[in-house]
Amino acid sequence: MNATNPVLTDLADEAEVAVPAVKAKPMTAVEQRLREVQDTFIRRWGEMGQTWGINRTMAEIHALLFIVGMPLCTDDVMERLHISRGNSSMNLRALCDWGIIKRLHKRGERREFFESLTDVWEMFSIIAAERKRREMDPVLETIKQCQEMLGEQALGKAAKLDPVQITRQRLAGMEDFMKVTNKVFQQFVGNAKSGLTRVVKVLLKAF
Amino acid sequence: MNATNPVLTDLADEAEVAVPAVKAKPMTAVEQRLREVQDTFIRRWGEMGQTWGINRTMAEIHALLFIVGMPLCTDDVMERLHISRGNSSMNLRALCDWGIIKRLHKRGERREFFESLTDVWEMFSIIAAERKRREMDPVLETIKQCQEMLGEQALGKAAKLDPVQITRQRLAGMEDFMKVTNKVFQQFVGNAKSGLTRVVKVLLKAF
DNA sequence: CTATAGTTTCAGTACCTTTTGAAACTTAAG
DNA sequence: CTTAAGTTTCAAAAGGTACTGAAACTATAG
Repeated sequence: MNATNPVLTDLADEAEVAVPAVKAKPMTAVEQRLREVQDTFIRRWGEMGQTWGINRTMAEIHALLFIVGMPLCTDDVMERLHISRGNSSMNLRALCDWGIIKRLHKRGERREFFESLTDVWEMFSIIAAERKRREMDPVLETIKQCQEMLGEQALGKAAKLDPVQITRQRLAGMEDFMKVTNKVFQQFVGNAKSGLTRVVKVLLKAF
Repeated sequence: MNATNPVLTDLADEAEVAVPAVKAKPMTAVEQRLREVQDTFIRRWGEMGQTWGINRTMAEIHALLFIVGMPLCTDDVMERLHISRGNSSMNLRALCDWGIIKRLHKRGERREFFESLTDVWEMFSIIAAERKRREMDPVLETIKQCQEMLGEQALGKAAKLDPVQITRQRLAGMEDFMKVTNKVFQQFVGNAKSGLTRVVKVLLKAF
């Protein structure tokens, strides 16, 4: 993977010829090593994001800010990830909207910096809350709606194999599940680290 | 949503003219109502699937089999969802591979039928296990790999603001989180309904 | 006010995923 | 063996999503 020329590894085009580094301050061996590590992490995080329905670049930007652990500006992100200004800007904004990165003004600096939340538990908590709201709640609502539509109209026939009965049962089963899942999600919200570790402790003890 | 002509609602092209129903046995009012309900559910489930990185059609097929609650054959699925044979076939296979629907041979029938698992908890359990394996495990492995790469080489300088130190801390934080999450997922596997409800009871009591 | 540094937006393009439809394949029965 | 019913595969096309680059915009300093 990092076979050929480890010097200019910067996450994008590995097959590229090692450009003579236009205005490069050289970078020590340790710095190179660190960069490789960070890039490995970023790449993997991007891949995972994708399979969970999060666009790869957004996940990568977040991974970058998280793993580097210091504020970066738009241009830093662009250069490091080889993406355009527009892309960078949009995704940084989206991440801010999610609340898992923060804008940061430096005294005497014109441009803005961005910083990831530090606490992984808190980040997860925020994401869980938001996805619950956006994705589980609507399903629950739809189920309720379906149950109403199936209400008392055809309830007379209680024959065990009646298709209506079956669908009723399925809806009920799903509702049951979603309600409980929702509750669990809710426990996470606002509890962040403390709450979560408590949850986890309880869980692990119970088994 | 179900404004105009509720008769031929079959989930696909709502703007289409109501074709005189080529070989239709007419369908009672109750049957129509049931179909509407099922379609509503299917549609929503498909949408949700998409935001979780599952292709919409696959989610819809699963929703169909689940909500109808009786075995359907490939052609049933094709007709009901207005999708091609190839598409239907591929996705049915994929769902079987996941293990959340089952193949079913009917005596004296040539073609195959498919049936959803009934127990929502069991389905979730299966999905959770598989996604853990496919998506969390690789991340954990990458983190370990990163930690090794960052091993003892540059460990000398323990200055609090050393970039290497920061990245080390971030990796550790993420590892911590992923390990625990993994554990929780593991509790679900093979425990299905009984295990899960137990988990949930424990959780809800603790808060 | 103008000049400058930086950010956001967006139409067009590139890329990737999904779907189709038809051909190849499989299986069961005669 | 042949025929028929059904299933799977896959190249090509459609459909979507994400990215770019440049123009429009905003804010700050002089």
